[in-house]
Amino acid sequence: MSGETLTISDRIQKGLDDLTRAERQLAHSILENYPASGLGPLSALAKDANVSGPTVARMVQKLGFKGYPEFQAELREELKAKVKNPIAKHDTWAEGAPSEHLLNRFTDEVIENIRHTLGQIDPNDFDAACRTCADTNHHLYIVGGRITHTLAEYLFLHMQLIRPKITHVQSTSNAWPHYLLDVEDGDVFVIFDMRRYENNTLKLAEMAHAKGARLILFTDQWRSPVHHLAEISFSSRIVVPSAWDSAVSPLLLLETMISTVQGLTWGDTKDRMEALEDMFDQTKLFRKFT
Amino acid sequence: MSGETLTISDRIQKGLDDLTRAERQLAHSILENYPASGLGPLSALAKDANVSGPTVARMVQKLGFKGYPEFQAELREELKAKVKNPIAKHDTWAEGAPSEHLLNRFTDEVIENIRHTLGQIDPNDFDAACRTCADTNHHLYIVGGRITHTLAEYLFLHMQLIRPKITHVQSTSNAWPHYLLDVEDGDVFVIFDMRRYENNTLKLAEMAHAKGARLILFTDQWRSPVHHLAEISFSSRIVVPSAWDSAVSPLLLLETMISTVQGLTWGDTKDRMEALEDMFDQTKLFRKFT
DNA sequence: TCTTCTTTGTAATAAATCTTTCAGAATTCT
DNA sequence: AGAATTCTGAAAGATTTATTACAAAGAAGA
Repeated sequence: MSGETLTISDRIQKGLDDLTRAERQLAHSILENYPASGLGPLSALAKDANVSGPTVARMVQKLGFKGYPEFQAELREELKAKVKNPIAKHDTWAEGAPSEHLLNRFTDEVIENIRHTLGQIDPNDFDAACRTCADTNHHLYIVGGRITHTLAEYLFLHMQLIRPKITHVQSTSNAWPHYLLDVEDGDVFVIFDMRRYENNTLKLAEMAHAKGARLILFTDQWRSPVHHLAEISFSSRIVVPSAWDSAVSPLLLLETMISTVQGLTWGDTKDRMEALEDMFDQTKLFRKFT
Repeated sequence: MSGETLTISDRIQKGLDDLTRAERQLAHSILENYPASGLGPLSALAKDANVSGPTVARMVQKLGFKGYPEFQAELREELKAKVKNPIAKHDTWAEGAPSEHLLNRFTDEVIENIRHTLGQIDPNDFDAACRTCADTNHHLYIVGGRITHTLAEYLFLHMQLIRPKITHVQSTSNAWPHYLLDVEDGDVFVIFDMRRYENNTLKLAEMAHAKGARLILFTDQWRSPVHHLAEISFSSRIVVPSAWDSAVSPLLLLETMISTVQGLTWGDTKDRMEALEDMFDQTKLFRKFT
């Protein structure tokens, strides 16, 4: 990044703080589909960002251009230059870092993980698991291990907003046997177990299974021993250039599941509905500042 | 790859023989700097190709467009699609599920999030942040909010293995002011704050900053107000087809950071990990590997 | 709470861009 | 070589696009 000219994208990001609300909205809209959106007519860009035309005109002047056409001209110059340059450079994720930089290597690997993980998933299993998690006739237990309890906690936090009858069990705590007392036939356990698989988790799974609970397992590509007991298992690829494993692919599955379950239970519990509406409103408020 | 539309470039090349002299001149000019030259005003393109305006107008009509603006619109659409990283382009992630299935839509969006997030990262900032987190001369505090505390916890769990002098502060708890008592000049705070930004987190950040602490912030694309105080900020794109936001991109950054920090401190980490393995063996928490 | 300053959008104005018409040039065909 | 056809560009007209002026809304400060 030495003697290189700053791209418009860079300049916008740099000055993001000095912008007003409408201008920031616009800035994000430009960056969203950069540079395509800036190459269209001013009015289209304005509409896309939900701001008025003059706001666009003022913004490009703030960026140091005489007018919108001049701004577009530079965008086109940038584009020309980028297309001409050797491909390798913008084939990286973090532009400005060499492809050997860990940011790029790590991300490459994570994307591969996601591709493999999704490629191995049976959509029917997935849908079935979501329906099971959405079923409020039975209690839902969520179990994580030493590291995976963060994933479990993440699922729990969201499920808490979506449905009742839900418990977060920490297999690392020695209090977990108490939770099992109340388990009934048909109850559901979502269990996280990645290498190195934990004895406590396996024991817990066995006992839950013995009591007639149905098990949904999130594990890694080598599969926790729990998977013999599980009704449905999801294996994620988790290997990255690191001394530890990646939680990205399982998290992706998890978030998709949360979204699906919330879609399924839509309209159920009224209290939660209202809470959700409230959250939506707040989300919209945020949108305003986008 | 079935119903894919031909690009304008393809169409021009295909029909190159049926064109007249002036049109062929023009065609070559368009392909010369594709697609940049086609995105400028008609007159500029005409001048560039040494043909008249009407020739351009007729040519785009010959290509099947109603007019030059429509031609440009399609060029921009092409550009939009092209900018998306080829690796990210994937018809369906979960084979066996239609592309409208949430598994595929969600993953598409997450990949886009990753692309945007990485695209906006300054590798120098990233490296600097990693060095700061690896520096054991100062205490490292990790702060998360209501939802983000899972990310904070994840970082904490790994950092714990990598380095000493580390504390996980929960801004949601009302005990956090106690932690601030011991903060010294030069201590480091890694703070997680995504929308909706939490007042507690901001207050905590302000107080830490006032005591001379250095702040590293993980936030979303709209940036928590904390970023005014932060030495280094990382903004992740977090929007997915869901009522909630995605934690995938920030997690990816986090894991990359963990890996980098552990690389920086390898000698120490090794000892710590061995000691830890010993302790785990004694508690028989994990199963033995086969 | 009222004032002041900034920000933002509407509407009018100015400017440019695109399209069409038409006549001359080039090409083709007989 | 001459006529018919096709191609091309200048100029005028039509349309779209960008800019400016101004007033209302909103934020900040007293």
